[in-house]
Amino acid sequence: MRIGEVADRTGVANRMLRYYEEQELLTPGRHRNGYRDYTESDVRRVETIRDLSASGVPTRFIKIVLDRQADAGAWTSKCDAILADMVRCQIAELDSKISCLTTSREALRSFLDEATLERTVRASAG
Amino acid sequence: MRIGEVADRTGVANRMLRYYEEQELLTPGRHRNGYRDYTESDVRRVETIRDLSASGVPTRFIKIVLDRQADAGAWTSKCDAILADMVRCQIAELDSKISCLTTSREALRSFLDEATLERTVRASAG
DNA sequence: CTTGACCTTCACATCAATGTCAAGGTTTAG
DNA sequence: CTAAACCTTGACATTGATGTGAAGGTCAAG
Repeated sequence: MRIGEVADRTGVANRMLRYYEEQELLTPGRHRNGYRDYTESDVRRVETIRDLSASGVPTRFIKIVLDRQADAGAWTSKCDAILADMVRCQIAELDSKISCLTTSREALRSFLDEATLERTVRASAG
Repeated sequence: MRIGEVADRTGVANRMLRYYEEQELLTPGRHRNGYRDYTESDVRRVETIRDLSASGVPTRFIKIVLDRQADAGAWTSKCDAILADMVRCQIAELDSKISCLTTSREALRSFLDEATLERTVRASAG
């Protein structure tokens, strides 16, 4: 499929799809006329990139993970441990981010609830 | 406490602490000599900012969240509805962010699991 | 054949988050 | 008194992720 449809389906701007390609996170095929040609698998990949990127994971790192995913068999013993540690570290960071966001969310939520209650009370009292 | 200690304790660069202050996310006191003076509560605030920021939450938004947390009682009747909508909107954004992070976490997790399995198999086979 | 909606590349602009450096004040230790 | 290690403000540079626009190719519909 062409770039426009991918952009529509993933919510990732046209421009960014080219950018990700430039960063070698993505390698869509080409039609004879030069248009990029994305597969369903590409779309899934874009969604992953979109999410990781929005989570503050740097594209360099995304690339590494995605590359490893491609040839899951090609771990060279030497780098295995290092990469695994990196991933574990990122997961830990994500965990801490999630809990932080959740806390913030809860704070806003309870704030909103209190405020709504406040207004309700005021409304029924006035 | 002075800025250097805050930087050491939070891992947030000196420069960024000033930046956050400039963006009104933080308002440390001042010593007589002009040095910034941070409280323990400031440190906790910095940690929140650090995590939210690392999660890709823009500082503008962080400011709003933090502000709301601060003056939970200060709703003026006129703005109630508007403010409530804003907060609801922000909660929605946090929600989407959280699910995004969770998805990313799962992706990394399963990647790591597969890789580990792979190595285990290879190890016991070789 | 023309028009409009796509697509291409290339380049420049912007914005937020940072690094870095200069010039100078303060405090503490020797 | 001086040197080292802090701190201050201010300015400028960089980097990554984006927007935007120009100049032009492709294709389908009328």
